[in-house]
Amino acid sequence: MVILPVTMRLVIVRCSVDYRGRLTAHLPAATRLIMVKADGCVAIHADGGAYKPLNWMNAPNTLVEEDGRWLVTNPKGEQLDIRIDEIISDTRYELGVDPGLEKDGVESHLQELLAAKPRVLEEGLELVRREYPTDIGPVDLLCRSPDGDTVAVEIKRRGELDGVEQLTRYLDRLGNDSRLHPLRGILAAVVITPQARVLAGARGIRCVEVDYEDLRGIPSNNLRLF
Amino acid sequence: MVILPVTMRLVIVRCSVDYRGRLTAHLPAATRLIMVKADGCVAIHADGGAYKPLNWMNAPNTLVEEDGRWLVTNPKGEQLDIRIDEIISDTRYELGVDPGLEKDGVESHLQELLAAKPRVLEEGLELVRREYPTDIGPVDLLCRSPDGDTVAVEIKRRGELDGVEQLTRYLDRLGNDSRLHPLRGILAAVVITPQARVLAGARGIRCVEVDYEDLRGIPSNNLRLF
DNA sequence: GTGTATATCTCGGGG
DNA sequence: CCCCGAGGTATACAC
Repeated sequence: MVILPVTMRLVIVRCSVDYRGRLTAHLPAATRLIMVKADGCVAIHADGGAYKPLNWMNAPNTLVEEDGRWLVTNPKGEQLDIRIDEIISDTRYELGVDPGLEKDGVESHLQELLAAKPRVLEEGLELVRREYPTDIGPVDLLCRSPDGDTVAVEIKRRGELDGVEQLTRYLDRLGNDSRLHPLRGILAAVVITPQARVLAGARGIRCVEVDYEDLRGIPSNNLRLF
Repeated sequence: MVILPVTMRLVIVRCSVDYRGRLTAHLPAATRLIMVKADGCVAIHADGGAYKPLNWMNAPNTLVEEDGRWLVTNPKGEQLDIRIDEIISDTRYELGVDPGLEKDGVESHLQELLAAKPRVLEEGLELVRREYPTDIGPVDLLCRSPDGDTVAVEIKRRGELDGVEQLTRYLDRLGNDSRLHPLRGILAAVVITPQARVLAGARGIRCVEVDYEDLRGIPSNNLRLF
């Protein structure tokens, strides 16, 4: 029998599980929670280990329920094979569509704020383009200095080694375009680790720590009258 | 009243939620599942969106339940503020301790197998050391070729750009030690993306795709009599 | 504890 | 569809 979920289903069950897909994994028999959401995703939870389930299959899935066995298969051929020893509870709830999470304080906001006020990073800096495209991905901000330098800005909440690597790759690509010379880079972040500072220094990349709360308070260039 | 969870608690509830911590986030009122595990972690699930909850707080937490409001606080001062409009269901289950997940096929297994059979990567290659230390982290395998080359091997399940970057950093560090010259690198992975191949090629790094199933079947050098 | 790398990462955006 | 980058990443492990 094929299950067509239209509700959130919560099953407390003694089960053992095998996953065969990107890796293989086995769960010995124990009592667990199986959560089946309306979109068909399946998660098998123990009573601990943060929010991550022991085993799972994301939607879209085909769920086949037979006597004492659930077989969950996705289009890539990955499988979750659940053998059920005993069902302790099996309930369904109609939750409806969720209005979703509203976030504030992530990197995209930092980018918006710095795009509006690049002078925070350096005196006289002006924005050329946000998400300036290269063939290996977009540069967060491309700016120009009063001296005519092109300045590539990589923005992070936390400036670490991989942020320096990322900016280095972009500078390498941008350097192929002579119209952008002279070219340099700035790593802008709320906090920057000492390791990232060292690597950036060795590559001629300037590090600027920015204060998110201050930034939200500073009026933008184009809204100022004086 | 302070909650001391010793069971998995599943609450179906109409609620709105605010998180204040590394960012701020708000959930408008809707019907959701709140899962409180025995370790005190809290997850708020909608009926979709894979296994990741809309909002969560990992253990350890303090849970304070008052009239129509749950306040979850962690030692760092982050807070989850849940306002409860209506409780639809509130159940607890004793799951016991889980025996845990047994995995096969993750990167560490690949490393074990390649450490035992480095010749799979290249004719005559011999292992010098696994997890060879540098001051920026350990190289997966350090090997020596019949010609006397030192070969640094970075192992991934999926070989992508950051794997090439990682190996490049190591080669840079290892290059400072003249005893390791001549020095070169191999990126070994079950699959390697074209982008990674291009970047690796530009840096003189060889790419080798390995078959995990085959690898498990091949007898190791040191167990062979002939 | 900090630093580094992995993950069945998940998730979203752009080509 | 894949590629790429962000994440309240979480998690394990070494120093």
